Amino acid sequence: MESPIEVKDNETVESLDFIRAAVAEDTAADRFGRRVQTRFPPEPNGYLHIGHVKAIAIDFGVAKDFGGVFNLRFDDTNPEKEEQEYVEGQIADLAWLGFEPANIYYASDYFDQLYDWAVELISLGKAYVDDLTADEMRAYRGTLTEPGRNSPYRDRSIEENLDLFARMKAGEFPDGARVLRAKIDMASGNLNLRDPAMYRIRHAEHQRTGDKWCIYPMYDWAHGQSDSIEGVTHSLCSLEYEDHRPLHDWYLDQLEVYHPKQIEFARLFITHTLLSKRGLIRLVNDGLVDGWDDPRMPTIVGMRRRGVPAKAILDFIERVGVSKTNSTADIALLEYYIRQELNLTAPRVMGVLEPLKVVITNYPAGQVEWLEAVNNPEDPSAGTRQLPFSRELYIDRDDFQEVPHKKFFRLAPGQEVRLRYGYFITCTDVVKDARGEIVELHCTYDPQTKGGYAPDGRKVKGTIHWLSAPHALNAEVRLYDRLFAAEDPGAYDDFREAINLDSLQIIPNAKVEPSLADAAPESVFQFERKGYFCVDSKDSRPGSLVFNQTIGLRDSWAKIQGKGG
RNA sequence: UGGGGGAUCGUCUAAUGGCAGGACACCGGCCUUUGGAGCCGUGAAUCGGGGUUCGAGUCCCUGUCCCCCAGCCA
Repeated sequence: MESPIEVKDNETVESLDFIRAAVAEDTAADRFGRRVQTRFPPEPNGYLHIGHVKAIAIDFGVAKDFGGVFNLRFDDTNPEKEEQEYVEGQIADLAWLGFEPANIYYASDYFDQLYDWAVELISLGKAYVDDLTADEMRAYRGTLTEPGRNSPYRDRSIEENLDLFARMKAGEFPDGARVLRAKIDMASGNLNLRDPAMYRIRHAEHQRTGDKWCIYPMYDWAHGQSDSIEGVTHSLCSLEYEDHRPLHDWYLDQLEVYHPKQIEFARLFITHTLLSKRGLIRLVNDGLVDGWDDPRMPTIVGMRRRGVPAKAILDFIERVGVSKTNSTADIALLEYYIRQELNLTAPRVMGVLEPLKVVITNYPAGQVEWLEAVNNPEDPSAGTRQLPFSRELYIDRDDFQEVPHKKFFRLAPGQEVRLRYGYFITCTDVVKDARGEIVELHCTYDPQTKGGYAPDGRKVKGTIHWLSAPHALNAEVRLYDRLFAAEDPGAYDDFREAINLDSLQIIPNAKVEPSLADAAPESVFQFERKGYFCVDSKDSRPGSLVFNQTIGLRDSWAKIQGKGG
């Protein structure tokens, strides 16, 4: 067995996070036969989000670093909330992220074993059938500071409990009529130990077991034993389960079965982002977004549709690290990794969001030249392509100022700029309509500056992107901003108040270069000087392209403007 | 005196009794056929109070603050 330090080493020896340190120690002490096995245990009641990626990366990463096994297990114990669609969606999300589980397991496959174990606990006098209603049970449970009281049904005979439990399974009782409870300690300071429910009656069809069962195990009763059955060595989970560890331990000890070690870590939180499953479900159900894969959603499917590379997500997660401190990562850190990855990989392309017509008055009508453009300055192997140039062009409206700001280096009356990979042009006339709106610019070009180089060595401060008007393709561009204006939407009683009303802006008549005609869905391009844009996987068609803005380029001009200087 | 957990630059983290380091963000500069990218640089932290020690973010005592738990959800 290699030590993880050796596995990781590149330049310097990295320190181990507290989980890996614990696993390393267990391995060194031969506590699990030098075996390491982890699992990611989601409930299939929604789509995975970036918060889950942290858990997956830890589970997967620990197994990988120690030469162990990583599995996916669905904790599918609540048929009322779970759907096959989510099972398949989560499997696909894992695959897209590049985490391949050795096995895919289901807690529902253990229902028979779990039932037998429940019978065993009853036989041991450690579990009983309770007839209290949910409300009564709550009242008997006590409060955080006061102990609870024993249920009047707590001392039923083993025989009666066995009989009742069998009849629960047989379907003799309606939903919620009775529950099987563990007999632990109603006075425990840990509420999870005040006779927790093990089984509830639900005459509901399960997506995998159909109508075989009408009693379903609770999470705590199923989870630890599932890990035990599978031979998980380290049950990694988030902080809120620390209080549940004593209960998991108790079940395993009563049953005298293999006992994994549970270690808890802090969940991921991100500024301006909602990462609670309940909240995301509400966004979807209330129609506040377009669905689970709305590009503004922090779901894997949403980010994927937005054009966020899996690698950027993974790099971000790695940088955030592993600890037990509740913390909130700045969304700017995620954005940094998105830009970093896309800068390296995204082909450059010309795209004009707000077209302004430019007529090159000294360029021959009807003439077309094809100019060479670099596909990716960060990657020479990406090669070059040809761009058409003609008398009529489009530039972006905000690349022209009639009365230029003193630090505005782009087009202005009498001011010369470079058209990227094209020519130097100078604005000679501004054409306006009756309302005074600028509708067209007249410019002259310098034939000596083809490709963007001046033979006389003269400099222009600005370089702008452009498109040949007759060759440009129409496209819809969807500009996205963060879904929540508030830094911590979770802090609001109603997160609607935290929502950013301008998180989506649709530009129906953007223009892009002709090479994009056959752009593949999900491919991401950099529109030069603008940002990164992804071909929408749902709505884009060869004849009517739709691009989702993944993220804008860093904009230092905006800073200059912001300072008023 | 319910139980459990946590406090290091603005943010996320490193340090395992020995110079508090990195990344993001911010600010400044260089460079530039993307006002992109890149490069260089500045500022910025050990929750408070005691103690142990040659030496404490780290060990001890004490206080403060924050998070989680009262589903027949996971």
